[in-house]
Formats: sequence, C-alpha cells, structure tokens
Amino acid sequence: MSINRELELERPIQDLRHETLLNIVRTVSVLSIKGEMFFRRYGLTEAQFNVLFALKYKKKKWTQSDLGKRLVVTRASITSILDRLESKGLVIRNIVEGNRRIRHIELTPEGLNLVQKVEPIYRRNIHKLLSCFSDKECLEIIKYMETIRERAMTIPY
Amino acid sequence: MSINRELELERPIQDLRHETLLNIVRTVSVLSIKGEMFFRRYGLTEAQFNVLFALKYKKKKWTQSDLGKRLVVTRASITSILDRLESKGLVIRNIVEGNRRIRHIELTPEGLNLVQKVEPIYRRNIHKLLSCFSDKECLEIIKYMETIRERAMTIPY
DNA sequence: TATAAATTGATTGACATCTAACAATTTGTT
DNA sequence: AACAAATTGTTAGATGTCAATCAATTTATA
Repeated sequence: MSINRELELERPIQDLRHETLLNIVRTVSVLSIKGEMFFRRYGLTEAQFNVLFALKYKKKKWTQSDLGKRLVVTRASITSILDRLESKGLVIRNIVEGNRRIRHIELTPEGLNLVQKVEPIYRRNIHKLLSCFSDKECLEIIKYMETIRERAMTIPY
Repeated sequence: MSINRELELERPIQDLRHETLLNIVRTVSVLSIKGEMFFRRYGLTEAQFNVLFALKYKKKKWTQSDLGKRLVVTRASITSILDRLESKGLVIRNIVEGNRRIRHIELTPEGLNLVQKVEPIYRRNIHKLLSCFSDKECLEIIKYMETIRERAMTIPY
C-alpha cells in the first residue's frame, strides 16, 4: 500500500523524494517488528543476534570498538548488549595480553551453537520474503542502498 | 561500500537475498543517525518530529491509537512521546465529548510553528540526499519497498 | 437491559540506543 | 623521558520501543 494511503493524509505527500525516504524507513520499521518477533522465540533480540552473527563471521579478533564500528552502534550500546549476552553465557570478553585496555570478544560454544541453529531458519525467512525478486532486482536494490548510504555519509546534513 | 567490506567478514555473505536485506536495514541505520543529528538542533528527536509531521498533515481528528497505527508504533510508545511533546507545549490532548476514553491530539500554535520551520529544511536535506536519482528511479525504489512491506505483513514469519 | 467482549490510554519492566563524562591506558610529540 | 592527545570500555541519564497488564469505558451480543 502507498505511504499516502497508509498515513491517511489529507494532502498526500507531493514530494517524490520525501516519499521515497519514508518508504525505505517505514519498510525497515515493519521488518524490524517481524524480526524482533522471530528472535524472541530464541530468547534473543535483533541487536543481540546481530552481535552473535557478526562474531561468527568475523575475520580477526574483534574488540568492542570494532564491533560497534561494524554494527554502526556506539561503544556504550555494545557494552550493554555484551553484558546481556555474557550473562547468558553466549559470548566471552577475553583479556588481551599486551593491551590492558581492550577485550577480545568471542562466541562461547553455546553462543556458536545458538547462531548455527537460528541462522538457517532466519535465512529461510529472508528467502521467503524476497523470493519475489530476481537476482538482478536484488542487485539493483543493493546498488540503490549503497548509493544512498554513500551519500548520507558524505553529504553534510 | 559493500556490506561485505563494511563488515570485514572472513567469508563474505554469499547469500544475495540476505545481503539485500542487510543493505536496506543498514541504510536506515545510517539515515537515522543523520536524522537524529538534524532534529536535535531543534530540540526534537526523530520520533517526536514524526508525530508533529503526521499531526500537521492529518485528515480528521486523531486519537493516540490512530497515531500509533499510522506511525507503526505501539500505544505505549505514543504515550511517552506525547508526554514529552506536551510538556514542551507542542501538542495538546483534547478531551472528546461523547467518548471519555479517547483524546484528540492536536498541534499547539507553537507545535505548528516548529514543524513549519523545520520541515522545509528537512525536505531540502532529503532532496540533496536523493538528488542523484531520477523520478523514475525513485518510483522504482518505492515499488520495491512497497512490495517488501506488503510481503512482510502477509507472510508468516 | 444485562452481560461479555473489545478498545483506549496509562503504567511497569525490559532492552537498545544515544550523548556526555570518566578513569585507565596507550600512542604520539616534543 | 615527559607530557599531551587519543582510544577504550564503562557508567549515568535521557529517550524510544516493546510486551504485558490494568482500569475505565465503549460496543456488541445474548
């Protein structure tokens, strides 16, 4: 349904670019609600899953700062997410020899186990959701999003 | 930059549809950070602006429930946003004759004033951000987003 | 009409997020 | 080597968000 109909506005939004932005943001709102519902079944939030997922696929050892940069959240947020994941025994903050300031974050076996269980189901849902698009269309969406991100990060707001 | 490079993953994500989803979500993350920075200049959060904006363009009188439905947030969230907007004197909860359960939410003159001041500047920023796309491309993005939203709302997760 | 069901707004507790500040530590510069 | 600057993780306080629950009220049904 169109944004204008969903919002039931008197004067529909006449601004195509504003409408474009609203559409993207609103879509993520809807996806996020669905995502939270899904992850809750496994005792996780979306943010917590994102951390577990990143840790599973990471390259080198990652600090909390590294995690924050990759996931585009502040160090403070990472601290609070890790507190919860650690208390559930899903991750561990390892002391780093030679640098007493940082911690290397790793999945515990339980953490790895959980991601490995949830990820394929999550992925199936994503496939169901986006099965209507061809590979070419997916690439096109990705291109659009990369362009917007690139511009958002460089253009002064 | 590509999601795989941004995340610096060992094994890049091989799943085109997952990558598509990550791209959309991540784009909104970035936009949201920029948006919050922008609205803070006017003493607002993005959620607060969204409420003011919706109230400016609404058709009939809206209750808090109405607002929640349009903005895709729960009644509890609306309550807390309105508490803050009301304490700043930007909106008012009007008693409704004939139905003592509901409230009609309206902009105060100050609220209207503020939206009218912020909106055109916000809109200019959006134009700057999306000026690289033709109208046709915008329509294409909108179409993609509407399709995803439609499917997300109907497909069981 | 009387009772059951649904709706509305508020509240509570949990979580994610931000900014700002802080202490500890590391890195860079003179 | 000594001092200044930057980085790291944490904390506190603010805000938004949700689910669950509640009381008040309205609507629907028996």
